[in-house]
Amino acid sequence: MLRNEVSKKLGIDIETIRFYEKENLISKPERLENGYRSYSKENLVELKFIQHCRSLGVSIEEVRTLKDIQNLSTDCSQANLIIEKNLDLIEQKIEDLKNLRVQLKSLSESCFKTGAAKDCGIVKSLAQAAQGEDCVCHS
Amino acid sequence: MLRNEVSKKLGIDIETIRFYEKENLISKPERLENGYRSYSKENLVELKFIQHCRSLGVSIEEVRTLKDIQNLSTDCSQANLIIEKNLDLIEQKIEDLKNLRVQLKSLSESCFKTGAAKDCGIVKSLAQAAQGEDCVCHS
DNA sequence: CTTTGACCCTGTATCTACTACAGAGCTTAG
DNA sequence: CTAAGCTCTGTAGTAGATACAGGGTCAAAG
Repeated sequence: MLRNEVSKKLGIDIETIRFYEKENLISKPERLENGYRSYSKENLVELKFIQHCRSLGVSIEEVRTLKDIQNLSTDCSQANLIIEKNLDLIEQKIEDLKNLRVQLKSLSESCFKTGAAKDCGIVKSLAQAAQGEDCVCHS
Repeated sequence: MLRNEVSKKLGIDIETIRFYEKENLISKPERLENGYRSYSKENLVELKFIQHCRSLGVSIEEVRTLKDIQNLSTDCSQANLIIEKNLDLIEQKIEDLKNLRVQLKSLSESCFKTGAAKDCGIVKSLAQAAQGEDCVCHS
C-alpha cells in the first residue's frame, strides 16, 4: 500500500505517518523499485496502535514504552502506571477546566454589550486584575 | 525592580518575562547604567495582565488583541468574542476529556495485575485495537 | 586585592506532536 | 509531449515557554 492509500484508510495525515517513521515508532516500510514506500499489513497494525494510543492522550514516549512492554513480555506494571498516570492527569485537567469555565462565564456575563470598550465588564475586569484589584473571575 | 525581584513577586519565570518582552507584549523596561533592566510599575501591571489572561487560557495572540481593545477604546464586541470562543473551547475540551476518562478507566480496570504483560488487559486491549478488533476502551 | 557566588546580559537550542513547505523525480491519462 | 498528481528528501515553522552557553557585573568575604 502506498502512503496516500494508508493515509486515507486510517485517517492519519501523510506527513504524520512519515513523522512516526522518522521517530522509529513503526518498522521501516519496504521500498518498491522506484523508491516508493510500500506499507505492509504489519505497518498498518503499528500505525493503528499509535493512533489508538494517541486518541487516548498517551504521549509518543509512552507509546514507545507500551510497544516495548508488548514486545518484551515483561510484567505489566508499567503499562498500568502509564494508564493510571494519564487518568490522574485527565482528572486534574477536567478540574482545572471546570474552574476556568466558571471564571470565563462570570467574565462573559460581565459584558454589558453597550458597545463601548471602556464600559465593557470584560475589559474593565481584566484591567482591574492587572492592577491587583479583585476581578469578577478570580474573586 | 530587577528581573529576579519581579519574577519572585509575580511568580512568573525569569525567562518567561524575557519571552513576553521579546514578543512585544510589554513595553520595553528602562535600562540601568550597567545595562540591567529596571521594571517600572507599569511593566508590572502589563505582566500581571498577561499572567491573568494566560491563567484564563487566553492565547498570546488574544492577549495582544485584548490589549489593543483596551488602548483603542473601540467597541467591546471583540473582547466578548474572545471570551465566548474560549468558553466554547473549554466546554468542548471538558467533554472530550470526560470521554477519555471513561475509556482510560475501562482500560485501567482491565489490568488483572497478574504480573505478566501478555495477560494484562491493557496490553491485550491495545494490541487488539491495533488489529482492528473491538477494545475495552472504544467499544 | 582577589575571589566567590549570585545576579545580569545575549543568542540560540530544545521541548511536543505535528504541519507545511521547497525542489526534485516518477507515473499515468489525455 | 505535457500536465496533473503522486512520491521522494530535507528543512522550517507552530505555541509557549524552558534551558542552556558564554560572557559581564556586583557585593561581600577572606
